[in-house]
Amino acid sequence: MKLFNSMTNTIEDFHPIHEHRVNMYVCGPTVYNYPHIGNARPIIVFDTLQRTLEACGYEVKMVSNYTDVDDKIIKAAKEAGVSEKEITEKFIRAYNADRSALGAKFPSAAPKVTETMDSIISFIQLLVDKGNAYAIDGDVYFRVNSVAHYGNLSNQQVEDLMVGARIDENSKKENPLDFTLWKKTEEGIRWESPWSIGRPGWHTECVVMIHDQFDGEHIDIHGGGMDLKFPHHENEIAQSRAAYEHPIANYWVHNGMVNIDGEKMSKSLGNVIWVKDMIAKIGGDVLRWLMLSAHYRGPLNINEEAIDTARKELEKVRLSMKQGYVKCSLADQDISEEYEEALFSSFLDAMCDDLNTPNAFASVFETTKVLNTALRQREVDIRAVARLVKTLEKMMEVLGIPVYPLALTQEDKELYAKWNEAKKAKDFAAADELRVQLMEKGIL
RNA sequence: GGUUCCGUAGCCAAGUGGUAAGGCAAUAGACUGCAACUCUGUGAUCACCAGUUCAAAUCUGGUCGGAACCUCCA
Repeated sequence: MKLFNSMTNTIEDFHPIHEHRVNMYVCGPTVYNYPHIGNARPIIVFDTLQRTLEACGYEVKMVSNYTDVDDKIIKAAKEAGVSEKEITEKFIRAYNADRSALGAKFPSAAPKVTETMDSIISFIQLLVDKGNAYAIDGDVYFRVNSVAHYGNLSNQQVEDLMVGARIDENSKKENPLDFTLWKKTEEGIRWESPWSIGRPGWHTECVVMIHDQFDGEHIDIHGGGMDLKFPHHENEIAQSRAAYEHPIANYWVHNGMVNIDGEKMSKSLGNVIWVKDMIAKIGGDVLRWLMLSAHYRGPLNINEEAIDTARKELEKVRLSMKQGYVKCSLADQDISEEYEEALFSSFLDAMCDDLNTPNAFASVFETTKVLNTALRQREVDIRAVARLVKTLEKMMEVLGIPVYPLALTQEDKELYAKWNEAKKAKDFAAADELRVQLMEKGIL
C-alpha cells in the first residue's frame, strides 16, 4: 500500500504500527446543518481507504467524531427556537442517513464533544500545567511558541503566518497565532471548568478523542479535508506534541475539494448542494461512483455531464453483472468464491497505489468487457461467467458500490424459456410480449 | 505578501524520463426478427517559451491561465 503523506508531501510505503491492524481517525462534521456534497467526499474517500486496507488483509479501527459544540450550532438553535441538543441530534441523524446511503460503513466509534468534556478539560489542564497554555480572564490559549515544528504540516513559516495573521484589536493573546482552547461564554451550552464557565475550542477535541479511543497511542492515519490542514491539523499536532510528545499520526491524508460547475461551493454563491437532495436525484451509489471517478487528492468538479457519465458507467457495469446472474441462475451455476485473480489484482494494485481509483475503474471496465464477451459466446462457459461476476462483486465491494445479485424463480425460468421458444418459432408477437414481462420483472 | 495544487482529445480522467490507460459523447462497421444490450475500428504530442538529456507530457527556469489555504469551511 502506498499513501501520499501530507506531512512529507511524498508518496510513502504504508507501514502500520501494528502488523495487521490500522488505526485511523477522520475529522467528522459540525452538526449544525444538513451535509453538503463537500462533506460527502471525505466520507466516501476514507471509507474506500478503509475497504482497501481491509482487502489488503488489515483490520481497521476507524473513528470519526461529531462536533456537537460550536458557535454555529448555538446560532442555529437560537434561530430555530429549540435546544442545541435538538439541533445536533437532528443533524447527526441526517449525517448518518447520508453516510449509509453513500455506502459507507459506520465507524468503530463516533464520539461526541459533549460526551468527552471531562477528558477535554483535564487535557487543557495538562497543557496549562506544562506551560504550553495560559489562562487570561477565563479564556485559555495555546502558546504556539512553546512547541517546535509549528507549521510543518502545512509548510508555513511561523514568521510568514505572523505577517498574514489578522490583527484582533481586543485580543488578549500573547501571540496572534495562539489559538483558543477554552472560551468563557455567556450563552449557549457551557460547562464548569477551572478557568470559567464556558466551552472548549475546536482544535482540542480531536486530540483528546484520539487519545481516549486509541489508548493513548499515536495512530496510523489521520484524515480530513484539504482545508483542515491549516490551522486545524497543525494545531492538533502542536497540542499532541506538547502533551504527549508525539505528533498524533504517522500518515496525514487529505482529500481535495468539491466544485460545482467549476466554482467553489459556498453559501454566498448560492450553489450549495445537500447530499440528501443529490441522493434523491441520482442515488447514493451514483454519487459515490462519481466521486471515485477522480483521484481523491485532486479537485472534483461536479456538473450535469459528469453526473450523467457516472450514471451510464455504473449502469453498464451493473447491467453486465445482471446478465451474468441471469445466465448463471438459468444454468443453476452458483457464484462461488472463485474469481479471476489477474483482473482483480490489477484492480487492487491500482487501489493500493495511493487509492488510484481512475485506474481501478479501468480494471472494472476491462472485467466488464471480458464478461460481456463471455456472455455472447455460442457455447457459454458458465463457470467463467460465474468467476467474472464474482470478480466484479469483489471490486465493487472494495469500492463500496452495492450490487444486486439476482436469482430467478422457477416461474422466471419458465418465462425465459418460453421467450426463447417463441423467438425460435419466429412468433415475434408472443416473443415481444414475453420480453415486456421479463423486462418488467427486471430480468432483462 | 506567504504556502500548496492544477492546466492532457468535445467532456470526464490516469500516466510524472523512453515515443499518450480508461470512460462518456461522436462516427463507421459487426451482431440482432425489430429494439435494447454487446463487440470491433476511428481521434490528442500533453497551455506557451527556453533549457537539461541519446530521449520530456513527465526534470529545471520563465510566461500565461485557473483553484485552494493563511485562526475555527470537508
